[in-house]
Amino acid sequence: MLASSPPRVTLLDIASDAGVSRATVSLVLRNVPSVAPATRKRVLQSINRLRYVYHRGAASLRSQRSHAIGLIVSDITNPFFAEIIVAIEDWLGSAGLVTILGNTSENLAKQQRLLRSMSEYPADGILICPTQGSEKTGLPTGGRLPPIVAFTRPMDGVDYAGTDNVTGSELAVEHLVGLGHRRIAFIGGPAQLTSAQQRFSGYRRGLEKHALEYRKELFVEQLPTRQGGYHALISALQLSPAPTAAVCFNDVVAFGAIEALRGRGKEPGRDFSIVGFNNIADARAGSLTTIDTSPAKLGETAADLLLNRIRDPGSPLRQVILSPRLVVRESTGKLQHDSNESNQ
Amino acid sequence: MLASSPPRVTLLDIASDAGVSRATVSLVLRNVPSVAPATRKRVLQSINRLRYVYHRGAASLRSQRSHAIGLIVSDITNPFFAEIIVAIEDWLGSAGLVTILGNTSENLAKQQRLLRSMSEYPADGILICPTQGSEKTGLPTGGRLPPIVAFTRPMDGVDYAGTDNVTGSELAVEHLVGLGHRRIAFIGGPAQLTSAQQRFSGYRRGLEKHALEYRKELFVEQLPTRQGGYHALISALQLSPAPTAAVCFNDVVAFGAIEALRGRGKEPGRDFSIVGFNNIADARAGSLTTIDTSPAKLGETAADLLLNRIRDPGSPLRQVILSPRLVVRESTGKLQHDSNESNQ
DNA sequence: ATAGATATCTAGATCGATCTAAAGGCTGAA
DNA sequence: TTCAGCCTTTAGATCGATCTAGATATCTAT
Repeated sequence: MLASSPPRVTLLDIASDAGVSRATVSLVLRNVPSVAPATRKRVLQSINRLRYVYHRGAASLRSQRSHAIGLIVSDITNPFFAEIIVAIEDWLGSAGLVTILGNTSENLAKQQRLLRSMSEYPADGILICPTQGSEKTGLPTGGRLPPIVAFTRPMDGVDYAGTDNVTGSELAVEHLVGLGHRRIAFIGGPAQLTSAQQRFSGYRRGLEKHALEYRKELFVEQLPTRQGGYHALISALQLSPAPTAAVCFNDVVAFGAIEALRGRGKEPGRDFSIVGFNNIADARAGSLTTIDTSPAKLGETAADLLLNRIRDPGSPLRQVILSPRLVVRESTGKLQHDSNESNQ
Repeated sequence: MLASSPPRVTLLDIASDAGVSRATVSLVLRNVPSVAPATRKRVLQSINRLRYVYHRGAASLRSQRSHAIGLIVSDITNPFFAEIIVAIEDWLGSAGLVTILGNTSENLAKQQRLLRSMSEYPADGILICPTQGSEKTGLPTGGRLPPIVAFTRPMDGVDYAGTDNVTGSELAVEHLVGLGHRRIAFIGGPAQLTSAQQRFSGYRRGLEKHALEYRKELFVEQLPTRQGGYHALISALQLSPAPTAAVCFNDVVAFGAIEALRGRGKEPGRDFSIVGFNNIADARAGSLTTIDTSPAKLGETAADLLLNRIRDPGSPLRQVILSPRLVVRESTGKLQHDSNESNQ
């Protein structure tokens, strides 16, 4: 048995209460300046008295602007994305836009479903971190889509906000080399991820720059999770000669690696050096040396790109690549005594 | 210069293309069975050919159902909430509902803004984890609100899905006592948070049950973050006699505490026992003994409560309290040698 | 006094779907 | 033949706002 709720208070109710027309009430609601102060006041009083609630849905139907932005990420539980989400939501919120969230769990079918659902909404635009492998296959060919901006991972044919990953891991390698490390591993990060490829190539470039030989066993591929980092470091330690430092695909992987180190009685920074990637909030608390990719800034940049694209759909494609920055904390340190040195 | 986009394909276009009326097309879209198979097929063909995109906004205006649910959390970057969000989003998504996300950062003003914005949308219902202190002051008195369900933290006058926190920390204490611990700290968790109060009272109840004296310095209040856990444990270790184990407000606090332990050369499970709360994904990877509050299940429960409330707004208030479960991993262990024992 | 400019307000169409109530066609029973 | 009953389809009103184009009143300058 559905309890019948009281009928909605509409513009018409306000209008007749305030003795003006619907149109005038609408002008007041939208803060259009052409309304006489006295009228505005009268209308606002009626709005308060009758407890009027604005109906965005009705407004958007007519104005063709929903003031909703779709946000599709591949994994909310990844703190890097969580920080981006917060930043985007704040940024858009202060621009009067609502964020509709979707999580793909790296599932392409789910991504297509979300794109569709948000287009139907219809969202005024969509921010997306494409699932692994959808960078090329990308957009569904179905119906028309609203303006789209990709972040963190590029996508064919749309604007993009990302990080200079190559430079990032190059910085990491240089830092480690400066501390005396020579055998440096690169761990975590599925090879099919563009960002992993870029970070890997920066890692290689860093090695080359210092005439260090790249050895393929030092690249330990794993899931970009805490668990992945854990297992990756354990494999790395079994190599002979073992590496003395590692550049991690991201901070979460780095924490997993630190977990593994400690499980074997090694102290990060002293017995083995670890560099993370992203500089999530926990990185500071965990004293992790890392490459700061300023997730919040990235989110805001992507949001700005989208707002511009919405404003001017015809403008040429844009890419904004943010520069990363090394943040030195306690998980890296001078190479002490390299037990493998004598073996070589 | 706004590039004028091609005009939208509407029901009317499909109707004239397929040689039927708008109403019939609508019936096809909504899978109403009364449409003749041949007609349905013809309409679907037109829909595909013209690349029609359904307009939910228009539909909801008329049907008075937006198929959107507002989800307000206090901190997305907290993995506990992130897991809940994913679960809710999945659950509602499979019921054909879209999730609109909002993050309050424990800010009451922002919570009010979000409640308002979602009411205006209008969302069909709202799931909320109230900010600290809004449990009583709660709902804005402004306009009408859609059905609301609170989770994790109760809120006056609305349905609630939560955890039996008292039993949870009681389980934790019993586990530690069983391992021989006598001086057990309770760390993290702001005292004004209902869940912290409940967990604290379960802690005390656990102590009483085993005739262990409660000493107030063993309750170390801190922010419920990794950093909070870190600092809390350091303070706890400075007590004399120092505790040998700690029940943490949540898993993140526990990780911070472990961080602190290791920074002082102590190994969790061997030199000091730590119990977390919630059993987030990282707890497994980090071998953390914890109280499993099944965040995903909690999210789904809350979502179900909301769906029922929407279906039947007049039904009596409901509360669902899930029972927690102890998960033993490696961060707890038998009390070895208690260096303080002799001092007493 | 009159035309023109300015400020303020409004009627009515409109956005794109759903809903209601009923129409048309067909079947089988009386 | 006629009519009730079923199946399928539809015209037109409707949801609650915005937009357009113009009306009305007030003021200024000549």
